Amino acid sequence: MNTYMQNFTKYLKTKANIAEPDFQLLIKKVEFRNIEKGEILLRPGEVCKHSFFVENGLLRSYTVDDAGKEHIIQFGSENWIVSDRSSAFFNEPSDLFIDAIEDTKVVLISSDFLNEASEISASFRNYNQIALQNHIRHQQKRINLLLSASAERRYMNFIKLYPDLTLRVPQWMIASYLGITPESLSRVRKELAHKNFKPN
Amino acid sequence: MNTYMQNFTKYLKTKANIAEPDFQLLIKKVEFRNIEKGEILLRPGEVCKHSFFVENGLLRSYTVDDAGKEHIIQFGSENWIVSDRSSAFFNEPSDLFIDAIEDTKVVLISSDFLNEASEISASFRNYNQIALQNHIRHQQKRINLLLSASAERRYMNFIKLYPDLTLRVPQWMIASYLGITPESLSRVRKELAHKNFKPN
DNA sequence: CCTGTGCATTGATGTATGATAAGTAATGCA
DNA sequence: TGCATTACTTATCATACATCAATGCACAGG
Repeated sequence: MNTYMQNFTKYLKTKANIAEPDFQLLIKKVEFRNIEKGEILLRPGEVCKHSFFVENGLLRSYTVDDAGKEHIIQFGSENWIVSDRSSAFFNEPSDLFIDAIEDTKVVLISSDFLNEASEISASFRNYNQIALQNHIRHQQKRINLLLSASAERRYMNFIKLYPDLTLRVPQWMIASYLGITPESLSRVRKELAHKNFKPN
Repeated sequence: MNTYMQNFTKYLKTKANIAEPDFQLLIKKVEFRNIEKGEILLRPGEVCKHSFFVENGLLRSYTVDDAGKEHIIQFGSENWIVSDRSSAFFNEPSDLFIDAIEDTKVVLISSDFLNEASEISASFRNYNQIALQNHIRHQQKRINLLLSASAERRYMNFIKLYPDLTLRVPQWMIASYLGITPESLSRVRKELAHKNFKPN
């Protein structure tokens, strides 16, 4: 077993509650990889064969529209899984890019692994279920914000939700995540500074 | 068994592949109800105790923001399930309303029912999994549209996706779903008519 | 048959955010 | 150390969409 997979190990043992013998079985099914900043892990048109568990570093998934603009769907830092779930699950071509914002260590999780783990362990099944439900909840909040909140409120919400990312991610990517231009985000920040708004 | 539950029966037997003996067991666990147009089935602050399977008619779920504006999260017509999944699953207070756009016949699905069905039947578990994954895929598409597309393109996408709803749902609700005002939608439609755009 | 109520349309006007362009600051890399 | 690149800001103007107000229509209920 790779000593670099500490977080992933913890994830399996603690969160998904996998016992030692099963763990030994499952850990053989995953792969470890070092990803360089900027490296692309998935492109539109490809089927997403692996979910990426982030040991450390930072990934993102995003689309590129007809005008060539990027729209960030998700950031994933330590202990997050980045993937195109739909593509992986339904075995369809993805319309996402996934790439690395920082040098990143990832564990590659195949659907093979997921099936096996689900068969072996009821608690893994359960944990997976919770992860799906969390994903849905998260997406719903985001939809609601996009429908109802101004750029400023969306940004404030982002800061509150992801204080760590706010520091690590370049602003133009945050803007892309929020659905505004970098210039607008700059203005929003100026406004907030002026109003004496402090994160935390 | 209630003869009004044809669609629900079909859903269990055909889609979720529940065999007759299990079906007889499960069907006792659900309730049938007639909902009047305008009736509210869930309010913010309440925990969502039931998912609503629509036998016929039309439901919607929506939030109301600080300014009192409604933002429609989901429409549900025949054979759809309307629910606050997060609230139901995590047993948390919801922030959604659910109400009836038309007189509607629903089957009430409790988490009790879901647990039981999952225990009894592997194919139900499987079907439920697929439903979750579909939900995620659907939400992701919507997020991407909200991030990247103009009001006009979002409306065109809506028409293509839900030609039936386009006719049954008042325009101001479609506007709310799209994240624009009814006035804007009216203008978008005018534009499209002018450009000789025909649905289908 | 009138009349109230809700929905769609239209026009006038306002505003948040986009587009473009340029400047400044930070970062990497030779 | 310095130059090039990338990130962020600022300014200007443009535009999609919101807001407000008025009107027309349809249909439900007395």
